Amino acid sequence: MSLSRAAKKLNSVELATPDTKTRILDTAEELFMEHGFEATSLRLITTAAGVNLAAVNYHFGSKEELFQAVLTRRLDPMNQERMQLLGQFERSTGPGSDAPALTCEKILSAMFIPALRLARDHERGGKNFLRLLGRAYADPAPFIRHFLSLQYADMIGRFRTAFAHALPHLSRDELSWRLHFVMGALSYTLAGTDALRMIAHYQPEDADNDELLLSRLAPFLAAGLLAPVTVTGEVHHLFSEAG
Amino acid sequence: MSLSRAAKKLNSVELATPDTKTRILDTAEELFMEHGFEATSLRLITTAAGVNLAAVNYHFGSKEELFQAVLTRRLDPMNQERMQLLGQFERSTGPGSDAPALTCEKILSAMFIPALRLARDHERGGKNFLRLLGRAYADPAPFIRHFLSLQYADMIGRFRTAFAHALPHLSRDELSWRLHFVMGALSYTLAGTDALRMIAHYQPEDADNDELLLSRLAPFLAAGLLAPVTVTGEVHHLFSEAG
DNA sequence: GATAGTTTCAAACAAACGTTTGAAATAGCT
DNA sequence: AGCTATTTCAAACGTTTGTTTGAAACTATC
Repeated sequence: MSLSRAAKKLNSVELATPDTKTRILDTAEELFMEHGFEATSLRLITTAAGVNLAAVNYHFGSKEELFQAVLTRRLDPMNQERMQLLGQFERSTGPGSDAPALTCEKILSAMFIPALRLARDHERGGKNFLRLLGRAYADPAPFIRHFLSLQYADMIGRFRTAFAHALPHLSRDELSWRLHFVMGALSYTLAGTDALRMIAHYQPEDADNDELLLSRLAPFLAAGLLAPVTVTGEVHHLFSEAG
Repeated sequence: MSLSRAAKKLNSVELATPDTKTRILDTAEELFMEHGFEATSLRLITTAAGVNLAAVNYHFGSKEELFQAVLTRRLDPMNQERMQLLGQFERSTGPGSDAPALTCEKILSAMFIPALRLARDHERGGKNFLRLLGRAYADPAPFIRHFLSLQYADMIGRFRTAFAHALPHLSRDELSWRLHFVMGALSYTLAGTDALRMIAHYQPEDADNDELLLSRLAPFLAAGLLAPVTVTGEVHHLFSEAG
């Protein structure tokens, strides 16, 4: 990108049609969220964005690279903000202590608050993106799984050790499982499929309030993380009772 | 289907090539699980099943109807077993009492045990199907969402009232949310994407043991359901603290 | 063994897909 | 203005998609 081009971009902060590249990103974000990756064609995206079909391959290379660009644009800053916030919390508790001993709720909120900020910021995509992200977690496409595991590796690693300090009574395996459940409930909630709305009978007007959502999710997950460890094989008696 | 055809079906219980229809169902179940609905072509299914391409449209009508048939075959009996088991638990606690007062763990196990039985029964599809089910929950396709909400309406309704009795301190809305989180963690865990395996670093050999999985999930979710209700707006101080 | 009903098969259908092409248009710089 | 690089565009590329077709093969009943 040349110098004068960047200058023009600075001038068009208001009421100007965005860049072709960002117009594609915005439209793709919305349509991928609505129909998923496979079911969203490039023709649908480019038509809705008002750009030429070939523009996607020119600016991004391929459909898969476009999808990754859509994710990276929001995910990268959000995960960085998560790690920064976690470090800030750790520093504020004990300046010189070895074990900062953050509470579970505090660590969870370090994960949630950046997601909340993103959901509130309608200029930066809003909650559409969080839904897209929840969908991406469950997508079987290998390139998506590979991309996500790379994007999340650092962040999850940082939070793993934080949770390990906060939950010393949990074994390594037990903690892995519970983190798995946490990520599951979180991404599933963020995805917010219509099917579940009907199943749980929950009100759509509540779903718009993402802060309310996470304020209900955080204590639920914290209680689960703090639950006493169950001895393996404890379900057997339930089986025999059931016949 | 004629009479002698049913007789032949009875004779071929062992070491005989299954019906064309069931061969399609088995292969489709496996491939839909692996690649998702959109990314799995009918040619891939029919080639792997060793049947003609047109057989799908002949026996099922369309690709969508095939997908619904794959789901119904396992889902219908499983949900029926769930409701039956819940009724059995309710009857065994208090014969004449108005409020049976089942524990959360007991109600949750009424949901999990039929799923566990299905996962163990390798002849009836095994855990491949549970993964497919977890995927279907997150699929954006309208016909899938509509189908699932219809399939689950009765079962969820029954369990809603059971949980409402077990958790009288929760408001209607609060219970809706927590059930939403429960379904999220459950389906997400069952889906078992590779991305999450890398994120949580959890061992694949554990994932094969579905009983172990659900024995860890049940106390986690029960603790979350029993968690005290948080006052709305409690996250605000976290926000201000974060800057 | 002929007849009627069911199932299989190879072939083709129209439509939609992601991607490529080469020329036309625009923008940046001397 | 003139030259160069970047971006846009309509058109076509070759595949692949789900579905349909009509004849062939098979099965059951008379």
